[in-house]
Amino acid sequence: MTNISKEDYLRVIYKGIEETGVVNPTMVAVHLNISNAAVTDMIKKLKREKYVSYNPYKGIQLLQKGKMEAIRLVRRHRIWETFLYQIVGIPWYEIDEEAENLEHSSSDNLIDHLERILNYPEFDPHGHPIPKKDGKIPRQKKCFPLDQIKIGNSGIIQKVNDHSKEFLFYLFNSGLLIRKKIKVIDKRNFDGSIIISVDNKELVLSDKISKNIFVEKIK
Amino acid sequence: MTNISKEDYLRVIYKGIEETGVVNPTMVAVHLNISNAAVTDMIKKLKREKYVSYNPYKGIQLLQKGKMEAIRLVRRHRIWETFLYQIVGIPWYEIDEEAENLEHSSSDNLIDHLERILNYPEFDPHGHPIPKKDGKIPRQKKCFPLDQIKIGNSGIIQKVNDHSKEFLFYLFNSGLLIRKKIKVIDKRNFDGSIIISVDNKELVLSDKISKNIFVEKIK
DNA sequence: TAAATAATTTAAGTGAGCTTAAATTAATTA
DNA sequence: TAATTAATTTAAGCTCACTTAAATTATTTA
Ligand SMILES: [Mn+2]
Ligand SMILES: [Mn+2]
Ligand SMILES: [Mn+2]
Ligand SMILES: [Mn+2]
Repeated sequence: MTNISKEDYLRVIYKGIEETGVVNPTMVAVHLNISNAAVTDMIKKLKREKYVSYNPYKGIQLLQKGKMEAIRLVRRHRIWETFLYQIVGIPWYEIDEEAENLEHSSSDNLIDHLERILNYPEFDPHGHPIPKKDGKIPRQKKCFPLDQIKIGNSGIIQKVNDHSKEFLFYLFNSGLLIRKKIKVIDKRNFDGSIIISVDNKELVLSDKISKNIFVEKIK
Repeated sequence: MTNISKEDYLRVIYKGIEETGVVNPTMVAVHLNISNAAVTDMIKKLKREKYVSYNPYKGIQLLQKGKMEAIRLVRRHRIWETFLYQIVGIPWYEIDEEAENLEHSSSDNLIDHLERILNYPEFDPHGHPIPKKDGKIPRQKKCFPLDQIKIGNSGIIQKVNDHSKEFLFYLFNSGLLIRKKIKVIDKRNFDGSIIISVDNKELVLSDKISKNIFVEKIK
């Protein structure tokens, strides 16, 4: 088991739990774009080495050891994203891709340096919390996927849960950035799409999009 | 052939040629800390794919394609070193280790950004030239290994040719840094050691050390 | 120039991380 | 609850980058 591949599995499991509460082998396979058989194999090893617990059809859990490793990796990932965005000047929709590689190639010491330069940020440019060196996770504002906001209500975008370049590029060009205020104008029940206003412009968003934008409710 | 391992081979070959003029499989094996048999295998592949030419006992040469790749990697390595040193604040004797990993994990685009932030430096903190985006190598001052400088003569340290932490840490603590002026006070023929002065202090350096310090002669 | 030495290659084998195809098992639905 | 569907595992096999041990070949030295 190489470190890189172990770390990738743990990151996917961690983020899966963070986002949907449960993770099964199929989800891991989809995220890593490999076969289910490969995942079965690796889960066995991760289980044998006490990174995870696993019962078929019951989902994968992170054990203490696995959670620590995952959080360390997520910390590296999110600090890199923040650094690339704030200091290096890489666009919002490209930082994830770049951080995906750098996260496996930097010492904890380097990450601590970057964190200091950034003045100990609590959230990355996608609105996700950056674990502290001791593993603590900054408290997040309570927020909801945009598709659950009622017509007429407003909110502030606090987080996006999809890091794909295309998705973020679309948001970027539509002005749907973190901290932006939006209002739900209307909803179409037949296809789940939603009409919102942002910057005095109206936008139609598919449910695929609105499910991945998380807003804090405001009155 | 994975990218990382191919790149490591090409870097070692490139630096070997840069430093000693010729490279044979044994040297590559020593630098990468692997067996000769593994090198034989990989050289075959690199040859088949036109990265290098090779004749047993005659040394390995870089072909156009291999040289380009190697220069691209060396560029990434040296820009990272410079960035880690100047912007991040990692000590001189630790940057090589860190850059060794980062060099394989960053896009050309990211490297270009770092280069811009650094204001297009020509040399890295060890005094080595940083290849430009187009592959051009900045011209270096003519310099000589310290052990070849005659008694009574002075020079300015322009380059070090060993990146090991222990070596650089020793130089660092002795004040033997790039741009420092030194003077050769005496030489001991029986063991090749050399006595120099730097910052009004006298130091005894073994030939192992002085061979790896390159100075520009001054009168 | 023959013997010694050093460099290189060949041979056989390992472990990691994958693959596809087939078999099994659990969950869901009619 | 039986049948269908979906999730998971097993089996067999591949490639890559290594290893060690033995064999070969070139270079150096006596
Ligand atoms: Mn990300
Ligand atoms: Mn992020
Ligand atoms: Mn270096
Ligand atoms: Mn350097």
